[in-house]
Amino acid sequence: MWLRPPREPRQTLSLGRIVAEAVALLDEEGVARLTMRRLAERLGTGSTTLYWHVKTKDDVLDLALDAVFGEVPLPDAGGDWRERVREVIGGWRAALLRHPWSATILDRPLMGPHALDHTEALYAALAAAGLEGPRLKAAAYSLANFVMGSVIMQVTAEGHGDAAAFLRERAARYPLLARHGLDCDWDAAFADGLGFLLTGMRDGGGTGAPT
Amino acid sequence: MWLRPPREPRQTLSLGRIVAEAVALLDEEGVARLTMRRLAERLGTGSTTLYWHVKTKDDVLDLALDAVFGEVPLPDAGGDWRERVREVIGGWRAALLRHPWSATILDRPLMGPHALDHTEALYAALAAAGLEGPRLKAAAYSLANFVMGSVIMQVTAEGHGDAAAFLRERAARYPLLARHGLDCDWDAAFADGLGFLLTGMRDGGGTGAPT
DNA sequence: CGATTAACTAGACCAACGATCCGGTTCCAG
DNA sequence: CTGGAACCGGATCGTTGGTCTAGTTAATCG
Repeated sequence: MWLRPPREPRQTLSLGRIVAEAVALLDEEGVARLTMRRLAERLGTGSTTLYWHVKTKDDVLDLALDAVFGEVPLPDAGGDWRERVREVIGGWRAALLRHPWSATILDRPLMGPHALDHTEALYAALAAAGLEGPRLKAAAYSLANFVMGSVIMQVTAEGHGDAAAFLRERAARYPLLARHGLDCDWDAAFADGLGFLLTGMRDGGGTGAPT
Repeated sequence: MWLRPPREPRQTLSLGRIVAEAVALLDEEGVARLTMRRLAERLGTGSTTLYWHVKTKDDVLDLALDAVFGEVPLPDAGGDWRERVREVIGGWRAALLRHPWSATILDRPLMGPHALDHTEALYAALAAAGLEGPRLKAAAYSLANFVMGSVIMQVTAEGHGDAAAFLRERAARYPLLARHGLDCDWDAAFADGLGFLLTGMRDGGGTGAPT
């Protein structure tokens, strides 16, 4: 009785605290080391407790991924539509690259509120440019897929750094790959690719091309 | 002695058999159900035996993924460069979609012999169009990333089929998304996006634009 | 005020996993 | 004949995601 600690303040473990700590843990140690036990330990509680707030571990990952999307600011309307698209897509890329683990868990539906908000913003920016119908859909589709693929490939390449040497050794068999696959300026390549898409959807065939 | 089975023929477990069986198992049951034990069982052996041929489970996945790339035929030279690029990229997409599990393990270096062969072929097709230097690199970069992102997004969407209904319920908050996110003609959207990229790298600024 | 209920916490436990240890067997080169 | 490399598997280790059961706190309602 008298040895009892002087009334611990209630932890008030909340979904928000769990997600924030999960993101921190993922940032520091990567996706492979995120376990319910370790996460609970960092939160000063037991692993079982987490399952009151969350149904499975996948829920934690879903929430963490959406939290990453929540970091990127929504673009303000107005201005050149191309600039707005660059803003949205570039914001996604920056946020995902800031948390490299997120690129490795992109194989799940992006249905969190933040992800949906930003996807809607992308559609809005494209619709403001005059796109509509299947052409609008194709534009959003290709932009979103391009940025996802870019982030995954960059994170993968940077995470396994010996790829350059590996390619150099096989320059005889893969000459073009060895010449251009190294010395990566990721940002420039990304900007160029985005430029291809934007001018392509301006000049491409079909109806409803933006100005 | 007398109870001994009449001389089982040597299993001759080889890397090829392991990879083939792994692909079959992945096709039938998905990536989550690929375990070394189950794979060994299907091969009529013990799980330990696999570790003689393979260092870790990741090796199996690496090999299986490269086997998928091995399915797509290399394009023959000649003809319109745009058609050849469509052939390469479309081949990747078809093979990856034929094995949906492959899209979820794309977050690893694509350094298998088949993957490298096809990447080199992509560079060759673009170089034949007159591209070179950073512009060639940006073209290959954007095409590869576009197709990877497309496959991942499509597989993800098709694997969790209730997304459409989910969006319909939230049509008030995400009007554009609800209107265009459903009724997906994936092939058409992909072809359109690929068209954007191809015309973009023809008409885009800079030097060395192909004809 | 007392009782019920929802929110919250934890220890013990389960089946399954990747991986390893150790011991055994087959086969071929020297 | 022999030694070593290739090949095989039972038992086992430590860890994981998840559940069962049981306990405690805080707010609500009659």
